Amino acid sequence: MKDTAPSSWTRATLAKLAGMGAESLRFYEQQGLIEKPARNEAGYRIYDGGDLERLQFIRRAQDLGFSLQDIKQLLQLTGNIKTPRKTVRDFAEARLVVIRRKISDLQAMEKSLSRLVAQCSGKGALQGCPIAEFIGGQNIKPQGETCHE
Amino acid sequence: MKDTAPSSWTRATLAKLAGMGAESLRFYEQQGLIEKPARNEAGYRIYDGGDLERLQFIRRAQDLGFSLQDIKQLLQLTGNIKTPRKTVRDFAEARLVVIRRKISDLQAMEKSLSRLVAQCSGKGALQGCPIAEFIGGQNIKPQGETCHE
DNA sequence: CTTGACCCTGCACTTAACTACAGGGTGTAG
DNA sequence: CTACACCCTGTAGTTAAGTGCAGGGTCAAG
Repeated sequence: MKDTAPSSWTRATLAKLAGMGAESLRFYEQQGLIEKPARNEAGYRIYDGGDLERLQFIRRAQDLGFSLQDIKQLLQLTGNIKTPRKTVRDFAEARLVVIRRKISDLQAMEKSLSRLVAQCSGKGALQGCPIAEFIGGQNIKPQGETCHE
Repeated sequence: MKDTAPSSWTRATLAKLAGMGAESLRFYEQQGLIEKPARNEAGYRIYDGGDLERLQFIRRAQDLGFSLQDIKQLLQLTGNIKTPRKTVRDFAEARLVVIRRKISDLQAMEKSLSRLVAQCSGKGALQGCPIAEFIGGQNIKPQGETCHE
């Protein structure tokens, strides 16, 4: 691999690499999520590999349900060497609580859904459909030939 | 316990039970997420236990990152006895893919964060801060006395 | 028989996170 | 040297998911 790769891009290029629209970069800059980038003589924004990684992190964290405000805070804390250790730890701990709850909620949902898939792909009687139960079991009484087809 | 409980509530009461604002019920009704409820003589909406469970499901699913559109679809599919089995299974399988990816992403984040918490609460050298690594490892080189405090 | 806490409808406003102009400059391929 | 794709700024519009308000009815307590 050429480690002499310039990895110096302009807005649309970086946006494509990060899988987002070019305008989003300007928006994230306004919101303080990414540093104001260097400019060339013409005033064009010039980005580098660090910016790409930061954007990819933002994408991932967002998919996990964190708001841009959360992400901004996280980036600020960990980006600043001077952040006191306790601050980072407290923030991380609070996040952990949220993350663990999400994981267990998602696992419960995964379990229910995969059970449904297993039963649906078999040819058995399929009453007491697990997804319906998960949703609340309301008004779907096991009555012989029921539950979808 | 009295199983003779009426479990017939009006808007604000149900909203409180479900942990949301009273106006949200009207909004969900407009959006077709809950059935149009019965009305009493005065025209007041009257809800029951099934509505409560449905709302609680909506809340949970939302916390897991599903949009109201997703949730509506899910509720419609599983609420309708005539939905063909394949439709439900396909939907469930597509959701499973998304859910499993979210779980593994969250687990990765959980691992990094809990490692940080563990290291931060110890008194060790703490270079190579795991949260910073997770974020992208950019520009935080291990340099002796670094990383917060 | 009034007061306060609810309910009704319709509609306007809010917040987050983009997304799309309008009205200009830049840079490179032909 | 002229298209054409791309960049700039500022600002307006959009979508999702509510939230609030005006202008009016209902009903139980005092």
